[in-house]
Amino acid sequence: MDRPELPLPQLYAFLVLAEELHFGDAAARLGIAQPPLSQQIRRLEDKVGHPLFHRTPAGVTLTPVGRELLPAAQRALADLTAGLAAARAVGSGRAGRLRIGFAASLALTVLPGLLQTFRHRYPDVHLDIHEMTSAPQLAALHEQAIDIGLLREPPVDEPALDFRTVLTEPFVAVLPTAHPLAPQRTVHLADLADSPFVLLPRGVGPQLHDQIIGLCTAAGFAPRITQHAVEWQTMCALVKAGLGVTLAPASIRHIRLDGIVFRRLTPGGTRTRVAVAWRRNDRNPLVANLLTAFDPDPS
Amino acid sequence: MDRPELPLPQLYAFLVLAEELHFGDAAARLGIAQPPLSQQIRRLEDKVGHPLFHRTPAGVTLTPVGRELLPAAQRALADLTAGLAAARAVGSGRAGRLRIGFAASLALTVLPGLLQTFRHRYPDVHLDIHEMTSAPQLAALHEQAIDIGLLREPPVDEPALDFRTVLTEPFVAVLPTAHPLAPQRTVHLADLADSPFVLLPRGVGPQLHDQIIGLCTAAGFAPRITQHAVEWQTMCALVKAGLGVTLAPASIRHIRLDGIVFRRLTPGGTRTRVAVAWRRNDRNPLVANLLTAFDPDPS
DNA sequence: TGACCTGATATCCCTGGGCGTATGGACCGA
DNA sequence: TCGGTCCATACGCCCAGGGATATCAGGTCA
Repeated sequence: MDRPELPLPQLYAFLVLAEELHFGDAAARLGIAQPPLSQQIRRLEDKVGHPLFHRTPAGVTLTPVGRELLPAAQRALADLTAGLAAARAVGSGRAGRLRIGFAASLALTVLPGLLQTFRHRYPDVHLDIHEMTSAPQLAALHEQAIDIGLLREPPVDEPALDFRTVLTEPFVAVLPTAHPLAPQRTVHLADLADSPFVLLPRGVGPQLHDQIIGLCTAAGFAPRITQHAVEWQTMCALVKAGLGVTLAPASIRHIRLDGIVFRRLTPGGTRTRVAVAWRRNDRNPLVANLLTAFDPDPS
Repeated sequence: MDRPELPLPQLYAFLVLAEELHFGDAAARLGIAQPPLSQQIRRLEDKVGHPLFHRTPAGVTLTPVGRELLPAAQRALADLTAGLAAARAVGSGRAGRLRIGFAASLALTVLPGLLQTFRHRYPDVHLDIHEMTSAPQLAALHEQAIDIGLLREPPVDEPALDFRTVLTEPFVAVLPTAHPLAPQRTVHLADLADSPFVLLPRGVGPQLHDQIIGLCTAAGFAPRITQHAVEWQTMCALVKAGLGVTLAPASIRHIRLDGIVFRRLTPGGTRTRVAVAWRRNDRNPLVANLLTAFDPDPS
């Protein structure tokens, strides 16, 4: 591609004149006097090297050269105006692409509402949704592989990231129906000291893992972990199979599975936080716009 | 389509920088110093309203806005350069469209060589070929329906048209094989005085018609015209059917048809002229270029 | 810490081009 | 022949913008 030789204002004047086929009318439509328009066309013709219009007493007509140049000029200007509009839309956060990582457990709670609200407010934004656990989300944020993370128990030592809590929820005990404590509406955490535990591996979500361990410690025991599982769905299945019990955020109740029950815990003060995470220095307006989707709808 | 807001030089600088991703290198490629390039990009970003590049110590990267604008700018510049080249090609006569009218009898003589020569010299020129008799060619030339005419016996009273003779040829007699004069190698025109004549109607080619009549008159008789035909092919068929004889340009020998013979005429000085015709005020360089196709090839 | 690379900023110059008004010249119709 | 229309030309104004040089500022690396 070569360096451009044709100034755009002249091309625009050319387009208008090619439509009007009348110098006076075209000049009026351009909002200028007629002589300047003659000059513009003249200069353009000089640059092209050939006349673009026949000036006959009967009227103005395009020459073959003009007919050849016209569609190219139209396409070029249309591309530019469209491209500029699209670029501005992206710049202002009305359009573009946003890559979101989310913890699987949120697929049943905050994620649906978030997507719905955001898509409604910004229909021209394409959302790339990636299910991933907490630690990979943080890594992906640092590597610019995702722009937004949705995770539990945000870490505190991430100076390059910002977090905002969007939901807190208490823990519940997940027990197999056959468990001795299942008949109770509320379970004393200390009573689970003797039950084997199913837990997520520490690596995929250290904060949540440590928080659960901490709950048990506060209740006076160290849980005996007999099985690890990454997915809550899997964990419920393991509980159902009688491999152990677990503690989970209350939204796990959305999982419907026969053979397990969810029970309130006492003491019940501890809540798990769901947070949205983003790069602190990310200037992408879509990130800011996405955060507003957690605010109450102004309408 | 709206009035353009983005100057092309800035867009071009944008493209180069988007490829190089390095201000110094891009400036060098543009043949300017680095500060002016920074200014160009700065001005462009001001007009777009958003940054197009991330300037990080690690290097220069496109922002999402820049990525959105880039393809549009590429298309626009490509369209313009291609359109400009095409327009100049048309203007210089290296490309375009030329509408040619030709008399049917020339399809066997000058036309094939002309087309071959011209297409070889100007492969990007599209030729519209229309078979039409002389009078419609002249009308079509005046109405700008064709740009070039190929006809016999150009008229003299056409101030708006120019003509150039490209071929002259003698007349021959066309006789049915059974005609009493058919055995002779040469036919005295006066000997045809008693034969009925097949002739083209005067309206489709007055000059040629009158010339044939004039030949007969000079030989001392007025031909008895019993049949008219527009196409030479048809005329030969009528001669073969015994409806008459005719006089025709020598190139009619290209028509191969059993049952007729072509014979030299005496006296034989009169020749018919094939001419190319064009509008005298036609500035289309293709017209001039086509005329050169009749010149001997310089190579 | 200093050399060096990067890009940004400041300042100045100059020209192209976009605009206006005034005027000229060709053509047309009354 | 005389206005009227239409486009071109001439001339002057003004400024956006493209260019250069000099300098600054931040980061990297030896």
